[in-house]
Amino acid sequence: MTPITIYDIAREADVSVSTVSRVLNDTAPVRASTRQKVLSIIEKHQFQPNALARSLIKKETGTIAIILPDITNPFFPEVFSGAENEARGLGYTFFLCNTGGDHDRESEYLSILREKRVDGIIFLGGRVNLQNCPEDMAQELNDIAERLPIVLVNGNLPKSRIHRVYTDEAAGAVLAVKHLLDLGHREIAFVGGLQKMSTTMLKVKAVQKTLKEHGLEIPKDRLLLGSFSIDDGKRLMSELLEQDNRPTAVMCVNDYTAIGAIKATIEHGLSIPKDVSIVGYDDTPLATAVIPELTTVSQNTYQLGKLAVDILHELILQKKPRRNTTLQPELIVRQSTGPAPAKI
Amino acid sequence: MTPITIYDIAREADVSVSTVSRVLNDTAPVRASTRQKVLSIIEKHQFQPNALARSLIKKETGTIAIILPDITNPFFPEVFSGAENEARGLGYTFFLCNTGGDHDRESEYLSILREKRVDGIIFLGGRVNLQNCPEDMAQELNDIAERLPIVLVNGNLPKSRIHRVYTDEAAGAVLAVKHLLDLGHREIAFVGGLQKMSTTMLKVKAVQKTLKEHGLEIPKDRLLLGSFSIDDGKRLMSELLEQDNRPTAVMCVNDYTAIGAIKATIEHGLSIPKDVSIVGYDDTPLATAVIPELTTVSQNTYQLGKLAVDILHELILQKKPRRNTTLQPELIVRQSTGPAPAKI
DNA sequence: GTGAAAGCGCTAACAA
DNA sequence: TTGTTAGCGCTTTCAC
Repeated sequence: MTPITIYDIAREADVSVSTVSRVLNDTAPVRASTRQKVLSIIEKHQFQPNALARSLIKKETGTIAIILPDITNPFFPEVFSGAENEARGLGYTFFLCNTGGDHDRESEYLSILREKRVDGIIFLGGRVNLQNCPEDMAQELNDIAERLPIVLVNGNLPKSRIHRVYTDEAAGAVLAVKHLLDLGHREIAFVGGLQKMSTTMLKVKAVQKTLKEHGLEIPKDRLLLGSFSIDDGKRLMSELLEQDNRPTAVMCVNDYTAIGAIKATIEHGLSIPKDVSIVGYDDTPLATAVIPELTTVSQNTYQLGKLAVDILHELILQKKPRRNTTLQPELIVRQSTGPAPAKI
Repeated sequence: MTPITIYDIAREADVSVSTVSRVLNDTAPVRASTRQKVLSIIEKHQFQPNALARSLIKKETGTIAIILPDITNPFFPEVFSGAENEARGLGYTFFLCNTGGDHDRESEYLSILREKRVDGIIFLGGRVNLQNCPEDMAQELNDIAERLPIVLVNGNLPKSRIHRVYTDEAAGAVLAVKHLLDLGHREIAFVGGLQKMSTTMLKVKAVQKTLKEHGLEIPKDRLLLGSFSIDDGKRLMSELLEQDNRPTAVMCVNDYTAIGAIKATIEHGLSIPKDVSIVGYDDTPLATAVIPELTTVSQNTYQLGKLAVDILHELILQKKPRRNTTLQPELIVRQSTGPAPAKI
């Protein structure tokens, strides 16, 4: 099929393989006429050097990988997009490893990626986002990080020295609550997110803390956790709205649940933001797709991916990039939040 | 860093490299005690065989690639998801190549993937979706397909023998128009999509043909093409609504533009579906995220990805899968379509 | 400026 | 059941 090698080229050009290699890699001077001859034969056969053989020697593959939980959740394509774009510019190709949040699958991929000798790994979500990552899973990652550059995006690992790029998720949550407080809201609920994920609890705690500073709190029946899906947002919001004393504002763990919350609210015949204000998180493209457009917290998702690659690249180059890179979140006020309704 | 090889293992276990290789690959019987010894040493050193060296010999990498235009467009993650899930089961890892619809980038990736010796390629969108794919671009793909398994998803290439998996997009459009006709609509418009893409024109033509069979047509000023974005859907729909004689139903090239159309409609103070019916295409997760929920055509996106991998896998195994695999689209009726309003 | 030859880490005959 | 050895296709000294 593709039996044509550098030897075939060499023979036909009547030079040695090293010469062919030299024109291929521009690694030493070659006489112009020789180079031309070689080049034309390469062209003629559409010869493509075997990257496997080259990588075997050079100990670099020009390949990096990203491990993430769910590419169909619009947050991740955005990160990927930023990462891929940067990586391509730096000469890398990307493995995309979708784990479905399954930790075994994470381990599987980790193992495969080591065998395939990727130059580095970007790890998102999953075990890295757990409130309490089990010792062995953390260990596995730490071990690998000893041998292979790894960058965690928006995650953390207990007592680990792995490099990280992340937004200050708590600060983003604070921004959102303050916005609601400024609008006069006092009855605030929190909706969505798995309790075991730090993405969820980081926000919950930040909200609680901020409210406390204002002499307020989230009562238990207004703290409704679940998953990150539209459906759960809808379901939980319904519960909230059916309570005797419904909140005037709801902070959601992400845009997906916020959209579910919007749907539930409207189905209950209420108006946004007149009756209820809703704020999301992530500023995915969905945020401007819904009516009313969603007030949400931007994490600079694209930038997150880009920076992760930059750090990874420096790591690969054996430079010493800073261990932590943080991005400031930003509140994007749109139409789903407004002044608190007058007291009933 | 990772200087440990099969030789180190062999030496320490006091066996030959071939024995180690045998226990690694289970390629020939090895005495149980020997196997145990080798295994324990492998374990001890966390040894991972170098897949590059192996691939170099076996001429297979266990890697496939997907080339697609835009992973942030929710249609593609869905395809990818179906593909990845199937591929993982078959032992493949996935390169994701995002081209932004840029044909040069497609070529670049094609070249890199050949060098990296991927086992096969799935190609989506871009040149494969052009109404008129330039000869040279088609040629490039055909050439590669001679040497490397390729499957096109929802695309086509003039006089090419490349394998394809696709939904009958025209049939889907017909389903949608008939639905509108059944609801009594006679004033139907088409919105969105690049004219140069076959995804667009396939639908346009199908709609025109169906209307013609009913003595109807889409007048020029009701055929507004553009891009595939939410913004363009919104912009074009606005144009439509500002015409003297606005249509009662709009068929959109995809869900993204349909959502834009919904936004424009509501901003114009009209009600959906009472005043205007809107239908999308693709049945992305967005379709149920908006209010009203979108009537749309499902392409079985996930299945599309899965099947593409199945066909690719057979090709890799040198089997002879059928050249064309089609999937029937399905109309999903939700809330954005309803009876045509009484004549004005 | 160019060639010969020794690997990179593994698999796969071929012997034993 | 196990070991020896010749590659896979390339890069890289080291000579010339």
